[in-house]
Amino acid sequence: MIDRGSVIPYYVQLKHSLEEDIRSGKWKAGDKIPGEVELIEIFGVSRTVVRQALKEMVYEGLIRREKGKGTFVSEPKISSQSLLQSLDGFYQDMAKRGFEPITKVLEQGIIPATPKVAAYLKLEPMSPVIKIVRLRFIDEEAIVLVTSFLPFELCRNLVNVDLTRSSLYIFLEQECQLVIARGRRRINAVAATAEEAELLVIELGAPLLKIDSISYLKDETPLEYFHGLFRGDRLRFEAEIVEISGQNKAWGLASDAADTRWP
Amino acid sequence: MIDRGSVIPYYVQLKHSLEEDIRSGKWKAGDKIPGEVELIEIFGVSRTVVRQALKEMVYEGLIRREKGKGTFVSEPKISSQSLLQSLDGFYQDMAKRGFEPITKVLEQGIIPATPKVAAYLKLEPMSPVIKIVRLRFIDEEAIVLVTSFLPFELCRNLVNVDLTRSSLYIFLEQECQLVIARGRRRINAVAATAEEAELLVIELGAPLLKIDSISYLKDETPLEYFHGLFRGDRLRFEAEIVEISGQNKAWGLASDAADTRWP
DNA sequence: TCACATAAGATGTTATAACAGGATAACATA
DNA sequence: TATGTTATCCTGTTATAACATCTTATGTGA
Repeated sequence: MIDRGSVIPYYVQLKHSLEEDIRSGKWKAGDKIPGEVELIEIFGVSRTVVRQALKEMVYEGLIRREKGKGTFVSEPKISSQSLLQSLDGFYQDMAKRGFEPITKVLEQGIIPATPKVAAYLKLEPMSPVIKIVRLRFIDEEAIVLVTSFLPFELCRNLVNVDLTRSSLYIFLEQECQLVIARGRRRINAVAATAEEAELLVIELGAPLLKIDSISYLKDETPLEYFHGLFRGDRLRFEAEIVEISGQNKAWGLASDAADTRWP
Repeated sequence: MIDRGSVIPYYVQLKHSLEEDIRSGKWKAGDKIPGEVELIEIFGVSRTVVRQALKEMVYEGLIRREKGKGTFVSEPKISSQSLLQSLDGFYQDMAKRGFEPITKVLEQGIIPATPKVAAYLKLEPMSPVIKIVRLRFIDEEAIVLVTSFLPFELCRNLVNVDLTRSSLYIFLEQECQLVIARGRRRINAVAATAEEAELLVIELGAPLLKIDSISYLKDETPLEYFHGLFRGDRLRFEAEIVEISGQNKAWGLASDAADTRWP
């Protein structure tokens, strides 16, 4: 089961194997999985490897361990895997479920940074930034209006990319080697302005979820600031909160149409 | 520095010590902290202990490690520590900042569970549940309307507790030994109904953040379902998202009044 | 001077070992 | 029968050791 010639660490391989067993339904929520010693014998690895794999799975909320009792499969969590780029992840989710996600680029160009944008991106005011305004649809219904700002110097060729079909984050990662390491989001409820209402085809003053976001590279360089306006009646945010050494984690975006059962 | 007679594991003690150094400002964001070998010498513990302490701090987002380079203090995160019980944590935060949080209990009693509530709490319909409706104020301004449901059998004496000044979660923990292990939240934007608008002293149709939440005990027993309606113009949710082995984490509630600088 | 090689220092991966301590069921005793 | 003890299984904690691999700085040779 463990490929000893692979460059992938044993504990990662073991983790994948166990995750697969859970995903496949071999072990269901609440089931007890084999103990450490048993896993050592099955996979022929040391306890260090087994424990590292299990520890990561605990952090990911996949399993729960109890001293003296054993290791158990946790209740299934929110569907989407990596929700870091909630927007894109969400659209890819929608695509998988058969809904057609369409993006309409309303504006794309270089502008001098406003004081607010400059502060968020840690730039000098008036520095060149790329502004992108996108209106996104699901099943021909306008769902969200997103305005993004990125430092021009970090990705000069972004100005000319067609974002109608391709993902901004995939482009940044594959063409510019820019990988988001962390981000910060704010969620407000606001009433739609006339302009917003027209674009989203809703009534003036209808409730919208307003998301402000800043994303950073590994070395803390701000890569993107955006604010998105989501139809409150069509989209919601979901969060799975797990107490792990005093911290919480995981959140994501979902639509009201899909998956009405909850939790 | 390490108390070898203590029941507290070495790695936890080491973690606390390092956390204190960061909190005290000895090491600031971006600073490089001593390497593993150095920490081994300073604290007189093995590398296992050092690495376990550092690993947990990485998971908590306090530090960031780079192979071949070193270990660095991360940018400060969202203020509140444990945001599991976002509501209470938020009110305690407010209290610390000098705002006076007031709670008005509008309803508190036992009712038969509706089908929806029963499903969320994994009970039979019509099972007795405790319903609590609270209106919460900050600086004499109504901010949020919360409706909670808890299984009557889990905390029979909750019916008669005065929640005007004390926290629901503190009561559950201290009086009933009920500790929340994980939870799930949903955030929507909705328009205020006439009744809601009157209670929160806002206009009919004003945008509200609607939070649905289910909290579970360690053994997956549902403890509480609640839905809260927050004034969208006064409150917001914040999230710190960190990529850690494919997962994200941390979110919390904050007010618009306090802390206008962002991030 | 430039380019490549090397060394040093840092974290990442893996293995082995032993003991501590919670949980549970089988067993023995009153 | 009831109770207490023990054995056993399980995860939690700690230590030691060796090698891998990435980063940076230093140094050497062309």
